Amino acid sequence: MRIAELSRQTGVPVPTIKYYLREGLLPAGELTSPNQARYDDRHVQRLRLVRVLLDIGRLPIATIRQLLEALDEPDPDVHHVLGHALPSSVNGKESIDPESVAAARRRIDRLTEERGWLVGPRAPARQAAAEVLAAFEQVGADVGVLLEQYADVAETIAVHDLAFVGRATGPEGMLYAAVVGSILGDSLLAALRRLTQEHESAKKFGIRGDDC
Amino acid sequence: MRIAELSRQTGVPVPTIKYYLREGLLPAGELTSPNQARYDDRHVQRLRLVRVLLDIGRLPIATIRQLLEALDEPDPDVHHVLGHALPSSVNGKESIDPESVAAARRRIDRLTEERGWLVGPRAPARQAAAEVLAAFEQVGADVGVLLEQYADVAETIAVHDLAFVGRATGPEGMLYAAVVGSILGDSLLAALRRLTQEHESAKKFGIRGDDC
DNA sequence: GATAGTGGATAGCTGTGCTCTCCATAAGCG
DNA sequence: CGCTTATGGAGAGCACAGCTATCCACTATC
Repeated sequence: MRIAELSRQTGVPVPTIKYYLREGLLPAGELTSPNQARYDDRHVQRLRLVRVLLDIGRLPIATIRQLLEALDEPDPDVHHVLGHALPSSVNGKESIDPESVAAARRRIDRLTEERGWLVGPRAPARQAAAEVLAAFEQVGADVGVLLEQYADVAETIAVHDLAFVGRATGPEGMLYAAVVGSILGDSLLAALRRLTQEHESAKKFGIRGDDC
Repeated sequence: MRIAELSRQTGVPVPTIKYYLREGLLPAGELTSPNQARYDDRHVQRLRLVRVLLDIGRLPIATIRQLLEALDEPDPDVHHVLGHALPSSVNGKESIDPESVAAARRRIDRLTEERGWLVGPRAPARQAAAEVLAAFEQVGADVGVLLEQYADVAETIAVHDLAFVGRATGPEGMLYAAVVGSILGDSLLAALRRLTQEHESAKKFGIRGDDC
C-alpha cells in the first residue's frame, strides 16, 4: 500500500504521516523507486500505536520514539522496559521544594524496603513517586494513610498487569503488551477511578442516583 | 506581603505570577494604592496548588481556572466536582474510530449497570473510559479480563479516596481534598504502579533483585 | 500524454505557557 | 528631600511541540 492508503486506514493525514516518518516514529516504507515506497500492515499497527500513545498516553514525540526503539530492539527485555524505559506521566519540573522531595524520596525508599519490593535503587519511578508525595505535602494534604492504601492497591494492579503481559504471545508480544498496558492502563484506571469516586460520593452524600 | 515575597515563598518568578493573575488563576491582591497590593497566605497556598496541578497533574491553564472557580463557589458541592468538574486526564482528540468508541461506551455503560455504580448517565468519565477501552482495542490488545480486574481495584481505590476526603475539615476542606486527591492521586497511583510492576516483573522473570 | 499521487525536504502555522519591556507610581532609605 | 528599587498593570514577544503547507522532480494510472 502507498501513503494515501495508510492514511485512509488510520485516519492520520498524509502530511502528519510524513512528519512521523521524518521523526523516526514510523519506519520508512520499502522503496520500489526513488519516490515510491510500499507500506504494510505493520505500518498501520505502528501508526495506530503512535496515535494512541500521543492522544491517550499524552507522551511527547521524543518519548514515543525512545519507547519504539526499545520495542524494536532485537533482544526484548520486558523487565528493563517495565522498570526503566516507561515514563510514569510525572516529570516534576522542579516546581516543588527539593528538600521535601528528598524527604519524600526517603519515605518511598523505606516503603519499598518494608514491603520487599524488588525495585532497582535507581528506578525512575522512585523519584516520580517522591515528587508526587512532595506535591501532596506542598498543598497541605496529609498523604500518610493514603500512601499505604495505594501501595496495597498497586500491588494488586501489578499482578493483573503482569498477567496481562503473560497472556500475550511471544517475547515481542509481551513487550508490546507491557508498553500498551502500562501507558493505557494508567488512563483506564484513572477513568474507572472517576466512575467509582462518583459512585462512592453518591453513596456518602446521598445524592439522587442517576441524574446530572 | 508584596509580589516579590510571594515569589520568594513559592519559587514562582514574578512575571509568571503576574501572568497567573491576568489569567484568573490567582485572585488579585488587596489594593492599598493604585499600584500596590497586599497578598497573604491564601495566595501562597493557591499559587502552590496551581503549580502542582500544572506540573504534576499536567492540567492546562484553562482547566485549572475552571477547577479553581468550582473551588471558590460559595456552596461547595463535592459530589458535583467529583463527578463532573474533574478532568480525567483523557481527552480523546478523535484519534480513534468513533464506532469502536461507541461500542466501548456501551460496554462501559453495561459495566456500571452490572456493578450498580451510581454514576450519572452523562458523566464525562464514562466517555473517557470508553475512549481508553477503544484505544486498547485499536492497538490489538484484548482488554476484557483487565477491565473487570481494574474495575474491582477502582472500587477499592474510591473507598480510600472518599475516606481521604472525609478526613478533611469543613466543606471547603473536603472539596479541596477531592480535587487534590483526584488529580495527584492519579499520578501517585501511576508511580506506585510502576514500582510494583517492576517488582512483579522481577519475580516473574527472575531478574537479579536490586541492580540496574 | 494528461492527471493525480509520491517521497523528500523546507518553511510556516497554531496553541500553550511563559518572559520581556514599558510605564506611571509607590516604597524604602539616607 | 532625592535617589534607587520595586510594584501593578498591560501588551508584545519568545520557545517549544505538533503539526500543516508548499514545492519539487518523478511515477503510476488512466
